[in-house]
Amino acid sequence: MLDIRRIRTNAEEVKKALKKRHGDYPIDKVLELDEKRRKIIIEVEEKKAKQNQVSKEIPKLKKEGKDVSEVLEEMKGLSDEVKELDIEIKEIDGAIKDLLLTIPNTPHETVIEGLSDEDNVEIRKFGTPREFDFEPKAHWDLGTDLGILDFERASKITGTRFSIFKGLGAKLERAIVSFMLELHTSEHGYTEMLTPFMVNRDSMIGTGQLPKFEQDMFHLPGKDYFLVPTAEVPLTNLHRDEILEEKDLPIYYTGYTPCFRQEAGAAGRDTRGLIRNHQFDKVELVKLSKPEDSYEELEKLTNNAEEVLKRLGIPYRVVMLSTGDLGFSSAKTYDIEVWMPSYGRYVEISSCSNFEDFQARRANLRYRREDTGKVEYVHTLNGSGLAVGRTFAAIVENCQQLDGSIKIPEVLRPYLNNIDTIK
RNA sequence: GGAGAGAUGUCUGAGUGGCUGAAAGUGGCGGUCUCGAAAACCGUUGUGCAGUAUAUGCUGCACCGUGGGUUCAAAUCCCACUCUCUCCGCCA
Repeated sequence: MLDIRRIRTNAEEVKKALKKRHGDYPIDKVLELDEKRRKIIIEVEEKKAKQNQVSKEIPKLKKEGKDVSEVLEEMKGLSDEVKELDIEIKEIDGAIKDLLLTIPNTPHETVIEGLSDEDNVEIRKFGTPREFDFEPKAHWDLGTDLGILDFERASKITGTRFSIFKGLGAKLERAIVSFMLELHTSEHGYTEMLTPFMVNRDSMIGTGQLPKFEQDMFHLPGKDYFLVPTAEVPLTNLHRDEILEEKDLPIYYTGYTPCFRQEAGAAGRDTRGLIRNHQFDKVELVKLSKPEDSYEELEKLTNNAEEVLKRLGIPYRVVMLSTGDLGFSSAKTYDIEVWMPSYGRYVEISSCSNFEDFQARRANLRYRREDTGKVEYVHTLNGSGLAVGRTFAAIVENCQQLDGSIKIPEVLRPYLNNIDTIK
């Protein structure tokens, strides 16, 4: 959610920034309602002040034995007027909030304007895609042949876009999770959190999944809970409605959760394998930072996520999303894309974003500055560190050998009883 | 799932219609004392919105779980909801 005061005082700047997103957003409507709202507030507060003043006099008059029925009559009228105006303000407040919730974040000035993911800009590359001296197989074939993945039975017991990890496959998935968490907690300074996998509606609004993207979520109607689409939701909402101390910042959290997504708009895309499932594992990185540090923190967070692939020795590249591909809540995003032989291209495996105060305003997530004592919104950031299923797929495909076996990256072997190959 | 109790400021905890934005204690900050510290004592200490001034200021309004209601007036009365705790039942 954008700052209404920023829109009020810098409407042109906001419009200009949003124009880079090529959408049509109701800034003028917000301004109109805001002006109306403030007019009514001035009026109603005058009436309330009078109400308070007279109400204070009433007990005194009564004590003096005076007749107050005339005053009460008058106050009754005033009270009714106040009530009507309060209702009007509430309606306008609701309307403004509804509009603000549909307006995306303004892109950071360094973000390139574009129409789609084709306009994303490659920032850096690690490794080079392996030249196979045999025909490489896709991970769904390799995994099925090795007996470490079972898509048919997953489809039987649940449905399409689910997968079963079996034997060493399950163990490899678990090893990847452990390796990532260990790296981020022991070397990158993150605190590990194991959170609920369901969250309430307020949390989903806090991080921006709702109200716009409800059709992408799995919902439990009885309790009005949602299955987490990413650990970003529970982790960022941990300090919702809190005022943190400046000395506590920055806060780094990491956590593993399964992630649940409807993939409503993705019919027919990535139907095979682990790339796009309704349930997948992910290790997430979340930061709460002071505003002036958030862009430096974004670079560090992206590096932290990249480090996973570096140590696994799998080629990847980092791209900066153009305004055409930038998420609703994000001001700036780097995607990390891993080389996927079956696709013959780089595939997104992490998305690292700085939301500035956009989520913090929704989630009412603030901190107190030490020197001035002022309360302001923190900046929130997050990134996958990494998507575990896609990492599994990338390992299987990039580390496959002629005989269909998988050579396990060395850093994972301690988590797999030190075996070096899955065959 | 059944029965009961509760939700107040950093925390503990008073407060059953007007003088309560809220006692007291505690914590935080500033000061006195001290070579320094502790103790003691004094002062100060919430958030949001609007207006005004723009220097960290002033004025008004709102906020005592959330939402509604009664009333000239509600932390205080009424209704609904949420959450927490205790007991019983069920259960990994």
